[in-house]
Amino acid sequence: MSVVRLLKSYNIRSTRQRAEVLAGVISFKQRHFSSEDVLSFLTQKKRKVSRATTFRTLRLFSKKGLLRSLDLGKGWAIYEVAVDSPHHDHLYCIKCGKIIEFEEHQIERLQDKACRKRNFRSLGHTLRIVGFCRECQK
Amino acid sequence: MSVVRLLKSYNIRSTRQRAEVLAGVISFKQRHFSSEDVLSFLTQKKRKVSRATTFRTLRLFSKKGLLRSLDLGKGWAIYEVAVDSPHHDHLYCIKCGKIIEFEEHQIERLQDKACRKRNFRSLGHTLRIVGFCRECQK
DNA sequence: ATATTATTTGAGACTGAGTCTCAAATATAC
DNA sequence: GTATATTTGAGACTCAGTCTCAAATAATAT
Repeated sequence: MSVVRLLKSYNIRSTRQRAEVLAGVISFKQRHFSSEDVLSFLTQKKRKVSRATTFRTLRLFSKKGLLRSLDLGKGWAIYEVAVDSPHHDHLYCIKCGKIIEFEEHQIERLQDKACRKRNFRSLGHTLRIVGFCRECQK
Repeated sequence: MSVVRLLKSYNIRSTRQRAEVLAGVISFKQRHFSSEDVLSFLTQKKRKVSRATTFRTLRLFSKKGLLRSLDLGKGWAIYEVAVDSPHHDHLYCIKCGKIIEFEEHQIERLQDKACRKRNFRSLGHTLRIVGFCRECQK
């Protein structure tokens, strides 16, 4: 699907800048990226999108469900493409920076249970485990 | 236990400033507080501790295990006193800001299992569920 | 005690991710 | 094509947090 149509299907007005940002993040080799990553990628590729618009657009995409905004405790947002990727949690290696995605159905169920028990209406959750990946323990 | 002795027992050199910060956070009515909260509390109480030292000290206490640094996705650190309080996770109400602590032993166990399965050595984790508390759903 | 050595502190400049402003540019509706 | 609504960009600004480095304080040795 073209980026323009993808934007439309997510109810986002299509503009040159938004198409550039979307094409950029889709073509990214890295699955996880910061706003600065996207900005410098676009700048390097001579795709002119301003700083304000890049940040704004990533936030918008995140709100509309095209991207997912993660909080890996770095002090700034990390994004991942949400299209065709179900919810999952993250292992974050503090040595090499690797991010390992994982899904544990049972954990999700227990979280729902914990919320119900306390009359809490969950809108979403973040589960991040930090430590050393297989390679960085050697 | 006096704050000076508490510091010593955590292997932290005692200074006037550190004692002020510790006494401050212990006497706090709020269980969860930001660095700015502590700074303005001390300033208001005429306990002179500089901005740099306040931030440094909270970071130090957190590293030494006196405090625990939470990441509630606010973009800055939130602390809680760790002494006499076992690890737990948090429900965060985005409407009223209330923080509800909870413990689910089983979730912890499943997390350990998920790490073992992937040869990941965990140093800690953050589980934060955001949504609406009982009162804020009305 | 006193001198020596090591650590901590404070004022204020600095950092860096992210936001705001507002006039100009662009997109959509009519 | 014109009117209306939205988006964009340059660059100033915000704000939590860090850095610097000389002065102050604490621990250690004598």
